[in-house]
Amino acid sequence: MTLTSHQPVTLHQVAEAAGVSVSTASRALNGRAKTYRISERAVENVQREAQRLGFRPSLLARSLQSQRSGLMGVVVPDVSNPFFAAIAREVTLQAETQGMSVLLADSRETTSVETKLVDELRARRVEALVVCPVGTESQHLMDADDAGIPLVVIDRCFPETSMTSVLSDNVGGARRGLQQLLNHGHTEIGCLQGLPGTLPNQQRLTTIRQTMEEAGLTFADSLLAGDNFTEQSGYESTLQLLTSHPEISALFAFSTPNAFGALRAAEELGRSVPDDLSVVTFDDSPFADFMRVPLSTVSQDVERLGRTAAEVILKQLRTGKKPRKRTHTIPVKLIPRHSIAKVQS
Amino acid sequence: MTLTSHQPVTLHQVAEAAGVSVSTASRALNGRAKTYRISERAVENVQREAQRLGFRPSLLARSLQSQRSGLMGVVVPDVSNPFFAAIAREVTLQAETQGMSVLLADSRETTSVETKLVDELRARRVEALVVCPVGTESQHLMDADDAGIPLVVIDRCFPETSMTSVLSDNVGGARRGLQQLLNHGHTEIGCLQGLPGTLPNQQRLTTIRQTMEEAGLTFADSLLAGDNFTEQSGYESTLQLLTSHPEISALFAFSTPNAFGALRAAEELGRSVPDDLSVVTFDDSPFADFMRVPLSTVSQDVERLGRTAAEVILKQLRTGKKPRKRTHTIPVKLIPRHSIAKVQS
DNA sequence: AAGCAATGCACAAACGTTTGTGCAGAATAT
DNA sequence: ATATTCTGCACAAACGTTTGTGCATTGCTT
Repeated sequence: MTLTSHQPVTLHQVAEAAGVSVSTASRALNGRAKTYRISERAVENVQREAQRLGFRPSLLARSLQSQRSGLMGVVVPDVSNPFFAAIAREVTLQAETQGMSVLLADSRETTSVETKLVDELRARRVEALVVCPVGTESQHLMDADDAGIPLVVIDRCFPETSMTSVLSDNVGGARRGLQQLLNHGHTEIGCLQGLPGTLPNQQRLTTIRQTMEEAGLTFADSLLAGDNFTEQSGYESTLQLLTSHPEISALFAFSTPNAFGALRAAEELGRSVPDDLSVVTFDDSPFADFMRVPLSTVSQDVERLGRTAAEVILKQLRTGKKPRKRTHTIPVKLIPRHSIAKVQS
Repeated sequence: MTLTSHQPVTLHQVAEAAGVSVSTASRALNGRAKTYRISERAVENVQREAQRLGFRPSLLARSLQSQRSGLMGVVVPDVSNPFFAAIAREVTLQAETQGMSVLLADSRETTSVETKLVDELRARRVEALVVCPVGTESQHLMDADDAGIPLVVIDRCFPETSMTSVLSDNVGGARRGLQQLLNHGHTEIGCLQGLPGTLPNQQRLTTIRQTMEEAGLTFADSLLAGDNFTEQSGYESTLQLLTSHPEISALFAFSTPNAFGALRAAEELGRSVPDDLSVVTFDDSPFADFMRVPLSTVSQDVERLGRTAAEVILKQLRTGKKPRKRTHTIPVKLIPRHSIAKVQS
């Protein structure tokens, strides 16, 4: 015997059971009883029957009629990455406080998938979008923006457009991270970069160049390696840098996985951290304090990134106007641990 | 000048622009042209206009009409917990392959919120639900199950009901983890449990008792502590256990945060791991290999938990019948690292 | 030239809500 | 007793799709 999978109860059925019309039932349940003069008796009947039948208004139908889906789209490259998971969580929590629901999409670090997903979300009539773009492609985002969909991008910025951005203070972070190395006497510093071409990456690089120059040093391009924020990129770049430039005494990794890759490579090359190689990294891991080599870190406030994005977008939804502020910069925190040592002169 | 936030283009507008009726436009776009005899010319017109106007069919309207929302609900206690993030990801990826979207909800480790969220998702007419329940409450889940909504719960099991469960092999895991300690000569073993009352916790406990007895030992209730899978619970329980039972030489933590708490407490008490205290833990962290004390672990295959849940539920959706198999058990893997030492006799 | 099939489309109902309006009957006023 | 207001509700349209059916027109057959 297969259980008949019942259809959900409709307002029609409730109305019938209560002996009133659908419109009356609707108003009875939505508290419009006074303004529309529904009798007490009718209201009670309707409520009782709704209760008894387990009526749950279809938000699909409601959305269609009200032109408000109550949905928010969130697109991230990889939900299982703690960075994006934290963002997804904050946005979700904020959305829930407003009775909105979150449609979560995972772009698998693929721009074409990201484009497809944004399209899908728009088809579902999300009222707002929070996107952590994979790369530098922005057409699909501009399209959504042009269509008037409130849109916030995190950790990216497309200056020529009118989108709102939420970013960490990459300039300040890069400066302080590098300064930390300089303070310990390091002058030969390699960089493991993330995605070239993205604004955060550029900001970090130019800040590093500038800070070096201010210190009377120069940053040679050959000391820059990497093309992604993965462990693999960090590993390979470190191997390459340390073999071609053995004089390097410190590495600035632009992501925690990069740093992990660096640790692995350093170990293979017989250079121990921090004694034979100092490392400072952007990003932070909740487990950093339990690390074999506790990484000194420029820590991004991921929760605040997500929360700010959600707040900005919810405010835009409430007020109906685009926020005047295009870019929100979230402070970072320098967390010195034990992956930096004084340079041995 | 505020940009007018345009309404999305409707099929009506496309039809009008193409000079045909709405129904014709619909069929032209949905490939029903041959069976419904729409002229080539009309099809081309419609497609061209749809393209030109940027038409995106409203999935809301489509869902309402087709009685298929294409939505899948996922409820987890904390998205930013790597365990749940991985599950959310796998389900999302699977859903995306089927053109379904995922509504993500975060219950903030609160049963009442979980209930509210399940209700909300049902109102949105999700076609299926994947839930990682916070606690032992199951009424809201039974309701959904009774309503015929395909439902899979992960890491929980409610034997009296007809829901499908996906669980790690807690029995095998507990046995192998404990055996590992026994093999190293430990006999005084404390347990840091997770949520009492949940099936996984019970399975682990009874397996431990049984395995101890098989080894000719007994497991005293006073060696059991903890009431949650948090770092805090692990910390406090360890302090309590090690002070009241200093003879304890090994701890079995039921979660990684528990183990972290244990490490912190052990350090405070001046007992170093693994020399003065062995630790084995359930669960695994992607960073385990970089830990100061690389934790020996009974590793759950989180991806597979999530993927299995998604597959089971998608299959149920395709075939329309409840799966005969009520419980899916996912194997675990023992990963020996360096948190277990031979007992010093 | 009449009959008939095939072609190409429009009309309308339906999905489940919300909401503007109209219309009885009762109550009150004159 | 008649006019007016108030009360309590039902009807119908709308949101944007899909889909069953009906109806011209065209073309072919004989």
